[in-house]
Amino acid sequence: MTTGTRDRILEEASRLFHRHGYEATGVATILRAAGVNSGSLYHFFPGKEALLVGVLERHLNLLDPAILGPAEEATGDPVERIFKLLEAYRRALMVTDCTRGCPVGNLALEVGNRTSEVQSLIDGYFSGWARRVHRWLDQAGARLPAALDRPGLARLVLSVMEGGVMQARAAGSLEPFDASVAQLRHYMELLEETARRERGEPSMPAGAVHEAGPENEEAPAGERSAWRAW
Amino acid sequence: MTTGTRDRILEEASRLFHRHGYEATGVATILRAAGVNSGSLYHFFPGKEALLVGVLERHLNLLDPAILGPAEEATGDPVERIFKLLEAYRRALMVTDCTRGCPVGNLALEVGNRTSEVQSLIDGYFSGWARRVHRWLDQAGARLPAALDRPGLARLVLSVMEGGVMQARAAGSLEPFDASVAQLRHYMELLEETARRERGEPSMPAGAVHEAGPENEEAPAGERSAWRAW
DNA sequence: CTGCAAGTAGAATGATCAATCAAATGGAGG
DNA sequence: CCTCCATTTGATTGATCATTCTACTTGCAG
Repeated sequence: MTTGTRDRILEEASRLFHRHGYEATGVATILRAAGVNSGSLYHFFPGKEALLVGVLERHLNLLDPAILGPAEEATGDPVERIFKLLEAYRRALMVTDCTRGCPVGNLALEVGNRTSEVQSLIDGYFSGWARRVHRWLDQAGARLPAALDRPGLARLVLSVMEGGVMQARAAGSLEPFDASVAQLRHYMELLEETARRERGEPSMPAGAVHEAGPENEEAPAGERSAWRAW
Repeated sequence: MTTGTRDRILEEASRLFHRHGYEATGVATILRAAGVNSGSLYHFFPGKEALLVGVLERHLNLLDPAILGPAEEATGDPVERIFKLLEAYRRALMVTDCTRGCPVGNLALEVGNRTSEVQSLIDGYFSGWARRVHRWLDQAGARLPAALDRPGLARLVLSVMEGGVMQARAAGSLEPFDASVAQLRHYMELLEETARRERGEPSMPAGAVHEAGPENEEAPAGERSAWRAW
């Protein structure tokens, strides 16, 4: 028993929901993929919707160790962590030729308000995501303006990610994603500039207005599982 | 024949896809809603997917007259038009208790890369949306920095809308949407401030850093159909 | 070795799915 | 009045849907 049956079912369900969506994925397909009979599945889950709940719980459990953690460890610069995080989503987008987006985002729009349990799991995911970004913004301290609405900015970062991914999928190109992120970067620079002025420091050289363009760094060698499965 | 059968089918399909999604909507449900028999539907559409294409074409046709046009007419200020547009989405969100988002955004994530025809229609919608916002940014002329990537900023605006709507649905609250928009507004103010500096004009009073908070204006009396159906 | 429960096997269930088709309808043109 | 064709009717198709059920296996506790 290397992997429990329940976990294997959840893993395959997660993969298939991500690829084809919840409604488009038949229970029979999940059974085939997991190499399991219906009796086993219904032994662990009362129905298909419980499977959805399980998948969302899995995403929630993986959020910190597989998504946010690596971005946090990638750099000590709290502001730069945000862009490390966005880079990871960019890489996932690239690896899949812009065919798949954020698995939770997909489910949010497809089955987001089916039941309150599903909705609150999705909300928990987004809130946890934004809360961590908020923490990073707090860690940036005086580099950012004192009066800045940091939870609000964290929500904007998430909007940029989800909105950028959606557009990239539609366009079949990373361009809209990169453009959105570049604008966010520009905004952050202006915020830092504003904070510098607040502190009475000399303002930066001059025009730091970005045109566009992704800054491709080397991909971190071994990223943890959540990204791999994409 | 007040309304053609084909149009009625498309209208109901559009409404149902928006409410329940594409896969979750059975053809039989559409038939019942439109008061039509299956033979009629299949007389006009070769299959369910053609219905999806028709629905997307309908959204594309409505984009300008029902979504972008009203925002453009609401104010002569090109920058303010952007926020009028976002306000309209906010209103739609509010009217539906944050249960429904952008119909095209929903379909983008659910069936976005099923066929290339579907994908290019969705891309056409997003591109048209962003192109119009880009035009507004051009109209803002020297109010914005010369080197600003205006198409990129337009993409950011769309990301803010779609990402904000997604989070609002998950949270069951307008807060994440409002927060994202408020940050965008702040960004735009910083851009205008930067442009003023470029022109050698005196900088504004001081701290214009927003905390949060939606600025509720009166709702335009009669908005055109696309919003109504939501 | 026994007994019991957890887990698995897999055929069978009825419901619902998208789609088909032959027959009926109705209006416009001749 | 007749013809013709677009449109509509609605029963019917077979496939697939999620789920259930009984029987079988397995591992472990006593």
